Amino acid sequence: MKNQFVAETLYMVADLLDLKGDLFFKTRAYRMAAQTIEALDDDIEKIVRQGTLESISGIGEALAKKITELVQTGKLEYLERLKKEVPPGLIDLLSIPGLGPKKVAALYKNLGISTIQALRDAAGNGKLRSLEGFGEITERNILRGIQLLEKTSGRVLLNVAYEDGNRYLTYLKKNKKIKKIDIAGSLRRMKETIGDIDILALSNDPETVMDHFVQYPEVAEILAKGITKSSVILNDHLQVDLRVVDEKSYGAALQYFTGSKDHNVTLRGFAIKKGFKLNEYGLFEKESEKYIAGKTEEDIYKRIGMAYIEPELRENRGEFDAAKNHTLPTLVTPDAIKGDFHVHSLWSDGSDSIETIATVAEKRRYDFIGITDHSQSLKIANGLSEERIQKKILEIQKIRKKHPELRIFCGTECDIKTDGTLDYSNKILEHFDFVYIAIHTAFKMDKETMTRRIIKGMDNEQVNFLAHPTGRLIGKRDPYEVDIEQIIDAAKQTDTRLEINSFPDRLDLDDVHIKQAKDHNIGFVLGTDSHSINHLDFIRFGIATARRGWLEQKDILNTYSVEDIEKIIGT
DNA sequence: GCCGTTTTCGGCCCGACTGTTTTCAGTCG
Repeated sequence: MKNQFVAETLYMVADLLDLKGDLFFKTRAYRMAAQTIEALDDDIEKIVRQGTLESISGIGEALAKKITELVQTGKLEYLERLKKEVPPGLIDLLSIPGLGPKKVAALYKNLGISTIQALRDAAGNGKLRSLEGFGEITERNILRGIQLLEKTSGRVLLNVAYEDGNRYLTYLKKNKKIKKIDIAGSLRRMKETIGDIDILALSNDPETVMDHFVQYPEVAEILAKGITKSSVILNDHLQVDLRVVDEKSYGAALQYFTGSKDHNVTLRGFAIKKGFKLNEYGLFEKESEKYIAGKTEEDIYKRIGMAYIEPELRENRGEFDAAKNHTLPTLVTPDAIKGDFHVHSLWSDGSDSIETIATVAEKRRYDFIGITDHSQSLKIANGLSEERIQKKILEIQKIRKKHPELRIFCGTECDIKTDGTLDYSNKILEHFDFVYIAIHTAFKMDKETMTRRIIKGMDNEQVNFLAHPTGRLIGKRDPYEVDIEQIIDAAKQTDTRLEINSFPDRLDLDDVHIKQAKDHNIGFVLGTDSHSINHLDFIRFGIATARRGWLEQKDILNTYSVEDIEKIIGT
């Protein structure tokens, strides 16, 4: 699959054209095409071979020619030419908050600045203020922007933003002038990483609300403060935007600020076709500007002629077709989850006893909990020897008597060794209620070998689930090279369920692969991979990722009754 | 650069805020 490569190349072309000062709509066409290709289920190489590129909306003759060249030769003459005209360092400057293509072009043209270092020096020495459109404040903002960029890589994990956002919300709710308040943006859509937090409030006294907003104790800096919109930076460098609107517009604003941008552009297109105009204030008749809807999101989708689309689905990945055909999934909800399959205890590298885990699981009103310690060869994680497995089973039998309402499964997270054999013999595996298999070593294999290794593991009849199927650690480690299509096929053939690992830096499988697997009728399990009882809450992020992958209750084993689970895992 | 049930040319989403200006361009979402 070269889809990502093609998309990144097109994004780069768009950036360079921007810097050259080319037509805005032209660069947008490149970005939209890149986005489309990024979200494509099909292999771009296949589409090129079939010659059907131009049937994709947003790709015309010129782009089809360039994409074909790129796929067939791995290069793009047009990009090479652009690179000679525009120093590539300028693209880095675009990532500084407050700097767009026009300002960057002006910096380069007039002062020859093409690197962040040169810009920092010039701004520090007060050399920018001589330029038209630049002043002292701009210099300060640029210096601050560079600092910010270096402190954060720009995005934080979902759980960090989730906690920050909800803490802020609790603080804001104390203000009596706020009638209604919601988190919007990518946090509402529960994306795996979050760039900034968007909050929307309903109030007739926005100025008081804004005062309250910027006085939040965790605010490090106020970026902007207006009547309807303010932005701050928190101590942990995350940016938070607050918008205040009135009742008539609340639903329209919530829809608008929830995004994704791609979803909204498409939705607006549908509105226009129906003779409407859609913005953050409401849905209006195009000619007369008469207000049609805006109080709730439901009203807006309904008046545009489609079913309500849940925030997690708003990525322009087929949700509009489904909404029009009435085939949107009924997404799994948190209250349907009856337990957690993937928890580590003191027996390996967890920090709590099985007794403690069981007590907390009961408090969470779980029907079951799966204790899955590591297997013997994973010495670093205190993996269990055969002898210790027997002792652990005895302990679980005792604890079960104290918790008759909770089904405590004794599982294992068994390593797949480099040759695809498992870390325990089948005779030992039989002792467990269920078996997870996982890769924890030799990540750097080539794709074919790694895929074969995992599939060999899945072929073992004792195996029930594949843990964190791609092994990625968001922001820290790329997924290992693996052919997901083949893994999905093998899951189907061997009746192995794929895990949605709910630990925030894993979220593995991810939303895109989940949907791909769901289309092949693969079953899933949710596991938090908890190493402490504090991690059990992470199930929330697994559920959100499942929802982003279009999963319904029936797709996820955690929603089944204990009796049905036992039948399926064969215990 | 794309697209077309008003169009093969002329649109293409659009409003808020900031900073630098004296009415607006640039950036952002």
